[in-house]
Amino acid sequence: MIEYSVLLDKFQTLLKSNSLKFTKQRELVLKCLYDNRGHFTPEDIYTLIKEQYPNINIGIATVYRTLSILEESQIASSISFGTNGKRYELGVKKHHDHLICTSCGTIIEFFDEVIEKRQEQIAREFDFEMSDHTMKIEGLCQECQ
Amino acid sequence: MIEYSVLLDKFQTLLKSNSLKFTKQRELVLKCLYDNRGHFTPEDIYTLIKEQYPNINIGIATVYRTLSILEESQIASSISFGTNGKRYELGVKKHHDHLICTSCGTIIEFFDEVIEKRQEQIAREFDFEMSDHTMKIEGLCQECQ
DNA sequence: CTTATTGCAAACGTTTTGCACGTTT
DNA sequence: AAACGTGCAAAACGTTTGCAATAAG
Repeated sequence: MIEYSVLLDKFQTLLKSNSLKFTKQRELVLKCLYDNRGHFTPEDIYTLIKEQYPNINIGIATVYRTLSILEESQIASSISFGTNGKRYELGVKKHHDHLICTSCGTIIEFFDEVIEKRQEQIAREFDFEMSDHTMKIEGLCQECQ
Repeated sequence: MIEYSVLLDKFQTLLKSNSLKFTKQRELVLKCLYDNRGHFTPEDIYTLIKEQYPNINIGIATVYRTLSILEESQIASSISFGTNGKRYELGVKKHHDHLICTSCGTIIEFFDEVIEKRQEQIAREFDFEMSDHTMKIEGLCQECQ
């Protein structure tokens, strides 16, 4: 598991090299994603920050703006859930896909070499320059069956 | 390619068995999906119907409501595009996945046995009762590269 | 002191809902 | 006649934007 200081450093360097400023709000979005591992909506993150740092001020717009930066910089990544918005997670891990329980909402991550390889091959076959790929398997988890 | 009459029959039977009523509007949504093969937003379908059947009245709410029924009944399926809504297509074809060009929006469908099999296997490994699975490969199509 | 960032509220685009009226069964 | 479906307009939802005030470099 990557250390927070390393991650923070990466973020700061990135901001600097894009003439962006390092602010308390931006740091807290990152920290929040780091401390509370999981898949969060922007709203979740906003609420978590409000709870965990009641004395700092932050608006939901800032959360959205920061998450966009983090995603563009490949520090975080998002998955979308139909019409119910996106969920973000720290994307410093190896690429992976998701199993999503349609009953309880649990998200299980997995990585499968076979699928990864096959995706690359398919993109090649169609002469596609792949920039991203996502796979979701929906169903009922063990507990909800 | 499935014949329209067969499809319509399926839809009617389905409606009946759920105590739902067969209306002109519901039929037109189905017909529109059938006649204009592709991946459409509810708005697209609404506009197409307005154009192709200027003398019938339909509201966008009805299109949404009908598409939900069609999706629940597995007659149609949807893919979502981040914050820009969903697109629907007739789902009477064999399951397939999508290549999506992030520049021009072109959608290419593909079916891959290797991936299908592997998905089932992964679901089994995690003791997941799979109900649906989707894969999207995003990137640049040949023309947009 | 310059430039970027902030929170807020308003705007946005998509989707859903309440309701009085119409249509199907 | 009963039950369900309709269009409409309003509401809801997640997300983005304009802006004047504020903070970072």
